[in-house]
Amino acid sequence: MQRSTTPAEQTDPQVGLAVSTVIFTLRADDGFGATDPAPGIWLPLVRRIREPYDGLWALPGGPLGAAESLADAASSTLETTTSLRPRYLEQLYAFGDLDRSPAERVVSIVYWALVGSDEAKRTRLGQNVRWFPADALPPLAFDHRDIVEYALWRLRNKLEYSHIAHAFLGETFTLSELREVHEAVLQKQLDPANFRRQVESSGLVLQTDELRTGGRHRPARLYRWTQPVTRPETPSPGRSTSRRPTTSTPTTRQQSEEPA
Amino acid sequence: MQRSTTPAEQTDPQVGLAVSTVIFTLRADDGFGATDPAPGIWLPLVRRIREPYDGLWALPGGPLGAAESLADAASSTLETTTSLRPRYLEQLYAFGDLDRSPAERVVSIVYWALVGSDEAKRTRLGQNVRWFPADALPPLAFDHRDIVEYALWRLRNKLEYSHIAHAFLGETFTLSELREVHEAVLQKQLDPANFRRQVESSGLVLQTDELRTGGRHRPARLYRWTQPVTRPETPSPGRSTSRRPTTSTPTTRQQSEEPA
DNA sequence: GCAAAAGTGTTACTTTTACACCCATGC
DNA sequence: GCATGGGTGTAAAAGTAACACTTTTGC
Repeated sequence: MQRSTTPAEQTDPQVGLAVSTVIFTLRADDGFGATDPAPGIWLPLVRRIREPYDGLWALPGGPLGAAESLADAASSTLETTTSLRPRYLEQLYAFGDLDRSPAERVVSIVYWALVGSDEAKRTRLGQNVRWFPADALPPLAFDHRDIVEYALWRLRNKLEYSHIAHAFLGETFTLSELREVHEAVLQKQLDPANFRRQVESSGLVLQTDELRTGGRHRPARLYRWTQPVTRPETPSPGRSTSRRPTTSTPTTRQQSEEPA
Repeated sequence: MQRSTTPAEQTDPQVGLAVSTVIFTLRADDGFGATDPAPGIWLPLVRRIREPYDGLWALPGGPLGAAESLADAASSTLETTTSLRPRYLEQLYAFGDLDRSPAERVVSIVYWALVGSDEAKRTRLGQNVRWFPADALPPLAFDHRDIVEYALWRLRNKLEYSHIAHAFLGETFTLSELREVHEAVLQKQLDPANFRRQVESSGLVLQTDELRTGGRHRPARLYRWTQPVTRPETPSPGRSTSRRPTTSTPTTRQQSEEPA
């Protein structure tokens, strides 16, 4: 007897279907107003107000509406939580272990998103929503801790061969600013000279004829992306199969985005 | 107002949840008994016997049972269809566009799997199941054509930095056999000398002290994998972040497994 | 002038790629 | 012997990494 992906008889009312989103931004403060020289990754969490895990923090999310696409559900979660629009949005993984929620069976399709640093700072959050630094998370409900770790891994990975840093920067930016983003995400120092050469030869950025003055040092040239920021909602073979353009990081290598 | 991944109220009976699987194997024949020197990728499809898309071919799959994990559902689909056990199984993507199935709303969580070449050849398939070469598929139902393309892309990608070729080979194998797998999947010739060096320096294979004789040429040394074959059902950061061991392919590079 | 970041140059080292050439077996 | 892959050697090319050095600003 064969099974085939047939629409009608697939619904099993026993299994809940939710969409959650891991939302990242970059912040240069410590959360108490003091400006930290090295920015870090932050993400918003929602405090649960019912069982199970009442009182614990969790990823923003909710049931999938019958009339919304998966990405729309992720976006709307994001907007409801942070009043922000994602600058980047991509599906992360579908988590569906039997025991991830006590008593009920829930499959969560999780997305990850990036929002602009400047916009994120201006936003007012609701009573039960707060930003946390990714390296100092409180105890999380369900398997959300693992999900965040996986999303972080994917972010670090993706940074190296795409222009998602776009999401953290304005239309134009200096190479130092771009390098700072990379250093914050990868959590390590990068050689400015080599970073510059790799970015310039990647073909992903373009020189402008403007300069950014203001520091007590030589003005820096502004660059812009050659491509608009992408939101890959439907998977496609992606980048070219030939030589990788190496967006950025001099020291690490590209990796899979799936479990080993 | 915030939403949080809460189990109870997530279920929306309007949305169906299915699990489908793209199953790959490697075959060296043309489907009519003639032995082709260059093996190719084949996959089993199921003929639909109801609307929509009645009569068209589709990926094996079915509704997710309340008591089975996602990977179990994929495995069981696979076994039902081919009577085979997967040697490798990994989640591919959750497809959930509003219009992927006429009239109904179905979210399909798709897995991809590899089965051994030798086992696949011996298997009897049901009446409405047939193997097709990946480069000569019939018209497929739903968005299954896109799904297969994406799975193929992921397979090619993953081959380059993992030991999934394991799934197509026996416990021991010659480097030529391994190279043939790579050539079949990547659809291009590889330099035997360079391939050998890269595989040997990857640390993923180990020399044995056995030789394979039989050809009219010098006997080839047999190798074995250093690690057992993996089935990453729960995502985890995966491989080391430092220097990539480069399993195999001399010419191409590692890429993301997600849309660009 | 001095500090600091912007930007260029140089060199050593590693990896990739192409291809020449020897080795061991079956016929 | 000779054809056929198995296996080693080698060198050019390309990419990576470390770091010295020059440039241009603010103060």
